[in-house]
Amino acid sequence: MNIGDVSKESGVSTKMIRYYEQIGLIPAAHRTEAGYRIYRDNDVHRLRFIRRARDLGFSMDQLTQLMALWSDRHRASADVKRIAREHIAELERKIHELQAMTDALKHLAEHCHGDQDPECPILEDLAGAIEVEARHADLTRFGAGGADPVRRKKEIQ
Amino acid sequence: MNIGDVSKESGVSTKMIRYYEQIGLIPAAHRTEAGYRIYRDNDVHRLRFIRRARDLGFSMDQLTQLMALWSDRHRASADVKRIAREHIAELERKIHELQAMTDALKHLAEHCHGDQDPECPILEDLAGAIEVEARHADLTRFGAGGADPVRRKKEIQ
DNA sequence: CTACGGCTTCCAACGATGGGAAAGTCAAGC
DNA sequence: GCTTGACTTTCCCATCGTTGGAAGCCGTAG
Repeated sequence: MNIGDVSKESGVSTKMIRYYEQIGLIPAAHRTEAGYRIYRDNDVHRLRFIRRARDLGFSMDQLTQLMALWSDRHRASADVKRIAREHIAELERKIHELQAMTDALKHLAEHCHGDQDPECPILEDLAGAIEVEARHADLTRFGAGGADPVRRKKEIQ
Repeated sequence: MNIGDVSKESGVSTKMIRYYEQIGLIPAAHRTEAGYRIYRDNDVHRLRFIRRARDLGFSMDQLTQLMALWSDRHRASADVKRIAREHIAELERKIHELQAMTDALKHLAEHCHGDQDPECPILEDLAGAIEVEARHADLTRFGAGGADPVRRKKEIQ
């Protein structure tokens, strides 16, 4: 099997297959005399495993651990479960952060007339929470953007 | 005010201030004879506006639009609200995707004994849904990783 | 004068992926 | 045997927002 065949069968692009090989996530494929990578069914299974784990949002690091456990006959399922639990916790953390943003935005949007008038609580809030609070004491800010807004962007993006 | 001062007052790193200037998000600062950027209170306000919008997860593109509206006295609040609504929809889409991953993982983790035994539904699922279904018909897979698993990773990360 | 901290620009890296160019390879059809 | 087209190879670049570092200039306190 050439790389294009494995790609079709595994759902992983040829670009990514070469990348995974390059970073050592999968072993270097054997080559034909002409330099073409050659694969067997085993490799398709491995790439499908990778794709499914990525679809579930596992990081490359977690994926590396999962693959090691996958190929370890004497693994303890507790180790797998621990990784899954850690990932679940991380996902839930992100969900909560996104939810906090959504809640704050929804709150602001509800108070915006959304008409031809330039008056807009959303912009007022972005311009400065303190001044806004002085003028619109009823508009309490939520977590995001508070006194110590903690740059979370990177973690979320 | 030098760039360090605005950075402290606005909460935006000097690196990012220069970057925002470079990509045209903010106008180029005036310079001293020695080439130092000089700022006024106005600039601090603008950077705080940017930081708050980023904290709420707005993209740079949306941010550009918001800043244009912010400085437009004749804006219609409807335009601002529309951007906010679009962003809310995007946030909710991401939340749903993360939630789907979480649900699928929780389901798998629940069925994993998490002991010293190598038997593990999580790994079996990653290894191949079809074979797993044949052996564990009660373990139905969720959305992520199904027949057409659609690469969503990029959108979420 | 010296030392230190702030400022400047430029370059690189991150993580995972896609795009594309230039060149070599293979197989089918003529 | 030759052409053609699909496939493969490596290499470089771009994304997106942000951080880090290096080399060198500036400003001020001691």
